[in-house]
Amino acid sequence: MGISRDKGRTTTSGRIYDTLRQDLVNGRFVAGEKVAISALKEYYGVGLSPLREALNRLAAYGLLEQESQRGFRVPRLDRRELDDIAEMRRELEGMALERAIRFGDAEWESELLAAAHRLKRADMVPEAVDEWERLHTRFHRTLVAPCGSVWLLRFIEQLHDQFDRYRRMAPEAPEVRRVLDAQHGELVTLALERDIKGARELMDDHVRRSYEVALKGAMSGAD
Amino acid sequence: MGISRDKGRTTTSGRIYDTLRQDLVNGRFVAGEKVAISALKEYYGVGLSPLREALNRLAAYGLLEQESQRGFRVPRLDRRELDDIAEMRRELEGMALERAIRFGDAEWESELLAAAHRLKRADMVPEAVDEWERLHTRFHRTLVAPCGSVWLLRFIEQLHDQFDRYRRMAPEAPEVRRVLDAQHGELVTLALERDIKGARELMDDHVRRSYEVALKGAMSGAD
DNA sequence: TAGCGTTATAAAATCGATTATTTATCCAGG
DNA sequence: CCTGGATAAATAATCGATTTTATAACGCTA
Repeated sequence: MGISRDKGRTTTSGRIYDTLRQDLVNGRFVAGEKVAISALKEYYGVGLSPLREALNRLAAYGLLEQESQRGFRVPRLDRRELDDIAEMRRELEGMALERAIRFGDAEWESELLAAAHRLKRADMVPEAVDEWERLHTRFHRTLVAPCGSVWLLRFIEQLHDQFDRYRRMAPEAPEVRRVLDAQHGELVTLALERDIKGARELMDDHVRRSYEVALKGAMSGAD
Repeated sequence: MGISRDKGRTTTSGRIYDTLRQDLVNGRFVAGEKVAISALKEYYGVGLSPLREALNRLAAYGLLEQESQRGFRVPRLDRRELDDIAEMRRELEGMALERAIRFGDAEWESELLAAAHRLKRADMVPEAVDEWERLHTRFHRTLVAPCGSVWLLRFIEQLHDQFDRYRRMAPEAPEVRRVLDAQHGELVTLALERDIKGARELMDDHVRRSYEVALKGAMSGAD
């Protein structure tokens, strides 16, 4: 292997897409605001065409809204939308986790342990938030990876991005954070024990608690 | 109301997006083939920029594949992918139907009856396939509309488009078609009776039979 | 003649400028 | 004053041309 670590990072359009996606999920844009295209153009130092192509993709993905002759807009944070996203996460990740536990092999077990360990290590370094986020995303992805459905995984990833928009807006909540972090380990334990029912219940609780945290991120926006 | 029947149809980019989406779902492109951008440009009589923006959106939506420096490609028809799509349809539409039956009000009942009636009428006119397809899509959309989750509806729509790519490739199957058409009416009956279990079972069977038909569309492509 | 580098061709991606549309500004009439 | 309509400024959308990258064609060497 080697070369094909692409995914769009070769082209300007692809690079700016990745960057913007990150920045949108991390709440670096004001929710509800219009996207000033020429400002972005300056800020990221890219041309108009690749930028617009990226914006179009992001709109189709759901991280931007597109209005006919008036450009793009960062979706506003809305409590009911967060409810929707969280509930869908419970449904779909529960489903995916059950299947992953059914189908996951020994290799999966190893990767899962590794991902959980990396995440736990990152828990202790509060300054490297971005790295923690990366590992957190990766852990959850690993957890459901062998569910056998690319569409299910796709939907879950999309919901994660949406959910994280809210969570990353929310203020720190160290006590809940500790519980959530502990649950990652417990999820691994239950997965390795192939305890479907237990794992689903815990995942349900995990999302529910995360929702409580994220909810405080929706408060800043309109309601 | 009146003016805002937009959705993108005002702009060239939006129009070509709608057109291409239709044409992709209806199998007017050879699965697995590369998209000849300049050919499309000629054929639809549009400029390069709006066309590329539309292609980018379609790729994000899943009706096209995008490879880094080599443009766009129509996804090939693959049996396992169809399996995935069909199974997801069963899961998600079952879920949505259950909620729709819970939350749907009297207005929904009326619209559902109307949609089913329109579809039944269209059954009898075999020449107007496109109109039938439109009404069929609309019927299924109406059925699950009041489920209360915009994300669930969004995923279902996406899966429908994917599924229809296969189904529209498949040869006619009049005997199965009759059963499927009858099931639309039965679904309405069960929905009005608020028979959640019965409706879900029937929906499951409906998708399963449609899958059997669509499967013959996947045969033409590679496997 | 089977590889392998080189050049020619085709296609994708991007740029810079133009056109169309919306939004803001200003002024006249009620 | 407030409202509505015309004009000006700003922004979105599109075009035509250029640059970059991939693919095909070719000829050379072993």
